[in-house]
Amino acid sequence: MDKTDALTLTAERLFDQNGYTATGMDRLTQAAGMSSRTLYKHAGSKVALMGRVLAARDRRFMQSMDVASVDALFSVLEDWICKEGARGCFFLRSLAETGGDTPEIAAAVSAHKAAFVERVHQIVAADLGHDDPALAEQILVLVEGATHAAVYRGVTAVSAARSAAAMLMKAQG
Amino acid sequence: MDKTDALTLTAERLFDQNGYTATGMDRLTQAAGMSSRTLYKHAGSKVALMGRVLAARDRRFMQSMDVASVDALFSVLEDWICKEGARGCFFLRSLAETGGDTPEIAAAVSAHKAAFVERVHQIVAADLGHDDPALAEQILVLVEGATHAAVYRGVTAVSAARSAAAMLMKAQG
DNA sequence: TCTAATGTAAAGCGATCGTTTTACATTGTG
DNA sequence: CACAATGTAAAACGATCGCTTTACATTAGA
Repeated sequence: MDKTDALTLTAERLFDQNGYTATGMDRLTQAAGMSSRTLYKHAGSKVALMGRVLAARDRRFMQSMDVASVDALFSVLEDWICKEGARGCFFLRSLAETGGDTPEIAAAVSAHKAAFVERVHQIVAADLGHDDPALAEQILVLVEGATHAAVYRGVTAVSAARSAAAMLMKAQG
Repeated sequence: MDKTDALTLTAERLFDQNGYTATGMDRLTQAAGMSSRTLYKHAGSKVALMGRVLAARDRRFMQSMDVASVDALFSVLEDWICKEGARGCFFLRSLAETGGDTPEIAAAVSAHKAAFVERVHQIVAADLGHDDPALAEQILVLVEGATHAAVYRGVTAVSAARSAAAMLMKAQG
């Protein structure tokens, strides 16, 4: 694997688990197994590295969300949480931590959420056979809610969201 | 008002808007309009101050959530977001920022969420006339989802959650 | 008016931040 | 063997962190 990509993966893990601000560059050099000089050659700066981390996570997340039904959406979400742990949305956390004052982070979060909203609308439309923006927004809220309730309720939050989504899809559409 | 309480309120505003870690004590002294010596007399330490901030917010939030119907719950949430802004749950953000490694913060968040879960179950039970734990978990997910989707969708996320909750309450129970 | 308390302003504490630099070891290539 | 290139280890940069201390002003009660 490319060294820069490996660094990005390591940085994602540390930023995700310990927070962006709380993760120092010395800890990154140690975890990445390279000197700070080499690290900065690949990373550029901390915020530039964070930008690459967010872009990589967006790609990976969106790829895993390439499904055609609402039920599959929650199935994928459950898998994701079981594998990655439940700490809430990494993008929203990163945005909140920096108070929205870091342009690179704010832009990456905004782009990711816009793509995510669009994806949820597509999935709902594919599942129903026709558009339903209002229903799609409800599903969006359920996905976001499952993600964050799972922090303190575990994967059962995803089950609750999934069954609620099934009822809403059945009742409407 | 008591000086310590005023300091707690100021700290809550800064921690909430800019993040706990990103908010320095010098910024707090400036915003609180007192010298750092006096501030530390009232605050003790940064983490102790944060503990008091979380406790105060829990009290205020729980008091505002003293309602007897699911619809009123979302009405209160909408008011809260309009007044306070949408930055996601302050407790979950504080926990994530510190990676769960700060005992005072982790304990305060855990206590708040336990009380909140209990409250949602009570509201659903009062609304239905009988307990329904599964339905209450769905409503919990919708509240959490509205809180976090509102960060990038605005108050319309609360409307979507409210209508979804109404459908679920009608269909089940 | 003397005194003790309580405040402010500001310097300073050691530690850590993100980042750069210096000095040296290890490479693959001609 | 010579030679760039690329890496490491570690010191050092100025800035800022949470927190304490010093020196001085203000005030209220005896």
